[in-house]
Amino acid sequence: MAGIRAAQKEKTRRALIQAAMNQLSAEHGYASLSLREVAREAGIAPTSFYRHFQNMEELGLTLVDEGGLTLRQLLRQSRQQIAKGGSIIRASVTTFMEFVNNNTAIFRLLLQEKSGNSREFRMAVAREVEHFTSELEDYLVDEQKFTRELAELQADAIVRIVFSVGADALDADNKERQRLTEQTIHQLRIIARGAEATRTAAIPTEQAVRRQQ
Amino acid sequence: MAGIRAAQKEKTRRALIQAAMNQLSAEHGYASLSLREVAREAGIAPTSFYRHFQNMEELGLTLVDEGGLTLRQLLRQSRQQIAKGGSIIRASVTTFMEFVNNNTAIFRLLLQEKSGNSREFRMAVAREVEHFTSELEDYLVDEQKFTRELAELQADAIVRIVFSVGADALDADNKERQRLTEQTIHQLRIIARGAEATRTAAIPTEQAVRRQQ
DNA sequence: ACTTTAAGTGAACACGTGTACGCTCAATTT
DNA sequence: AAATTGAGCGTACACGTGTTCACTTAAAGT
Repeated sequence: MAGIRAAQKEKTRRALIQAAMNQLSAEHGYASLSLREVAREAGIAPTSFYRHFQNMEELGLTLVDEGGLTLRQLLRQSRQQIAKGGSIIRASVTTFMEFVNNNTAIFRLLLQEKSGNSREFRMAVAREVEHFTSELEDYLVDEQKFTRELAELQADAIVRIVFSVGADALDADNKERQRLTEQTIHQLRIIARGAEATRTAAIPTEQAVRRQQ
Repeated sequence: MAGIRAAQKEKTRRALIQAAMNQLSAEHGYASLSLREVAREAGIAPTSFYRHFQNMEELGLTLVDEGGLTLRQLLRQSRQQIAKGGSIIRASVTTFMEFVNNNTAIFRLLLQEKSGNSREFRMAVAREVEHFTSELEDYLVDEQKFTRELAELQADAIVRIVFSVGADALDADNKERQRLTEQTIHQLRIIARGAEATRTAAIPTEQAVRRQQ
């Protein structure tokens, strides 16, 4: 009843997940992950793998879930930073970049499977990104008093840009990463101005838009 | 001297490229492309493959190049549409979405290898995207009289959003695709307004920015 | 104490993979 | 006409893959 058995099982399950994480790298993605190699690194026989996951796919989906979880935990940190009175935009971008920096393997997994070859994977990642977007959207509605519609457009654009920049950051050195961060902050501020202009001056701004076609 | 030999070689080379293209699909990406299957579909022996490409990697890079080429040809079409006096934003977005629609396999290849496991591939795709961005940037400087700096920020943001939307479009039905298109147009207009506000009212806008932190 | 359950094992299978090697034989060059 | 070149072929090899099956052996349930 001590659950020593269940505990051991959970332990090797974690070992498998950890082993899979370790094998993910810039050169070696989930697609080329091998059951046998993962089992070897986890210290169990290849066949024992099936006691924990039905498929490699199931393992992969678990990794995606954990990645999304980490990402959302990060979001909360970011909000705390905002509460302390910093700039939302700067805080969000820098914490996101830190996430990419500290969880390279997991971010790369999310990124690759976002446009990968398994529909189920793509949808799992899409779900995580949607969480991300909708929390940002809620923030824009609640704290910044944007309309739902405008908040949705803004949040969606921001998340797209930030994820895309995160992807570039994977291959960048520190200096380039810094440049990307500052660039992104500028871009998000442009979007903020645009959204602001859209809500505060809906009619006059239409002319400005027409002016540039 | 008729070059009948060279012609034949080029022909089977095209056959290999075409075969590779055909095997690319939502479920079966470049990573899991097999030399033997490609050779089989091209109608040659597996070993003959090496008469044309040193590696599968070399074939892959060829595919990326061709994809980028197609993409830039498309850009030109898009400009023609603009010259005819439509909205730049609408024209660009719709032609891009059409490209994704008509060249699904090639766009997916670009997208996957953009964050794929071969550094060489990633850089090849990055180069293509940069072409895309810098042409848009030039347009914004030349035709819309933005400063270089502001044009760069704008172009970069736009391309990131558009590629990201293109990715989503791959899994979308026609109705959803239409929604994505309209949403993107709105988003790019917000960016246009933001950029406009930034250049016309650099100082007052700072306050607006501070207001939303 | 006896039975059941289930995590972990090891051997074996069938299969697809990339690629090295030596060959053919038609197009090209000399 | 003779020599050379090179695209394409068939065989063979060594290897890693996922998965099956019948097993051991402790923990958990009775």
